Amino acid sequence: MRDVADISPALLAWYDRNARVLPWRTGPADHAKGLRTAPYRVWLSEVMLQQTTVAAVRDYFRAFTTRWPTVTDLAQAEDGDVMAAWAGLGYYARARNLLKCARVVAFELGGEFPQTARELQALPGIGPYTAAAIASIAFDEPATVVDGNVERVISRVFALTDPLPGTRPEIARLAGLVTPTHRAGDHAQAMMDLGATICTPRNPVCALCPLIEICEGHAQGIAASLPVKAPKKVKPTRLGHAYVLTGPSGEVLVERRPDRGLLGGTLGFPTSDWAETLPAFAPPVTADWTQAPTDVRHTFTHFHLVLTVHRATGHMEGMLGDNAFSPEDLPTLMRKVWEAAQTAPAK
DNA sequence: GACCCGTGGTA
DNA sequence: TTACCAAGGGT
Repeated sequence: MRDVADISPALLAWYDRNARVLPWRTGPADHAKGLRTAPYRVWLSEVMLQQTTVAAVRDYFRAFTTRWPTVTDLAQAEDGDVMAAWAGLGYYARARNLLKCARVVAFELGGEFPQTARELQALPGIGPYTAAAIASIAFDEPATVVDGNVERVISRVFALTDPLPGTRPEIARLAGLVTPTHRAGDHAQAMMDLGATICTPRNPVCALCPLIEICEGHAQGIAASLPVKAPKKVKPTRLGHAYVLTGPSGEVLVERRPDRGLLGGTLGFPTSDWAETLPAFAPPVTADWTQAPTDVRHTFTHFHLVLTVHRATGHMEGMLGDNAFSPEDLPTLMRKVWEAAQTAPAK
């Protein structure tokens, strides 16, 4: 390690030439005119990007900002419309907290986001990372962001060989040392761009790295093996039945799941419990049920799921008319169930 | 601190 | 096919 003070200047110089062009980012021309990204757009993009790739977020960000251009517009939206717009992006607690946060900002804070990381973190769905990201990018506060990219870059630059998550406090301390007083927002985005394009988890492209002369991990030849992570648990497999009931004029039986827990607040088809052994076949109504030839397989954060899909035509109270139902509004698991149901034989 | 919470791309 | 991984937050 030469000098910690050399890191940010080298990084910012690289960023000025290599920053990715992203829908939620303003470019150098805008900055020259004194324009910054609206806090609403920074907030929305950062929440969408939590544990989610840029490629997955792009279209959702455009759809949200087109439909709800301001935080007040979003605050006035129907819960179901926001959940439907979020469908497929995953981690649905984010969508519920997004709406909660929008309503606090719009109705209790006069439509303006707080400008400090400390105040931002008090809002729903905004934790330490997102608070620092908004404060630095939108408001130029010299806050330090620590995300997966920063953990990786810092681990490598300082050659930290102790495993995560134990080294988090040390990583945060070093990331803070590296954060500049000026351009903290650009520094944060530069760290993330470096982590996403050069200092990647596998096969980092050290030859193109602006920090190659500074990086202790590279000097020791161990950069690619960092950060060291604690071993993960194996995922169990759960089994269940799913029931797709359609009416004679295209109406569909769907239910909204409770706001807490897995897929909370999303729309879906009735299912059995999901258990280690397949529960009994117990459809919501008696009908001529047929079984799809192929089970639906889906993996969540902490378990695998195999659903046997059944289809029938019939009627039940509360079915959604086909004008009010779109598979696009369903989380991915339920889209898969819908697709599988189309392959079940008619009776 | 441990556990819960989605999804799609990649090797 | 399986396992890993990604701009984390809530409880």
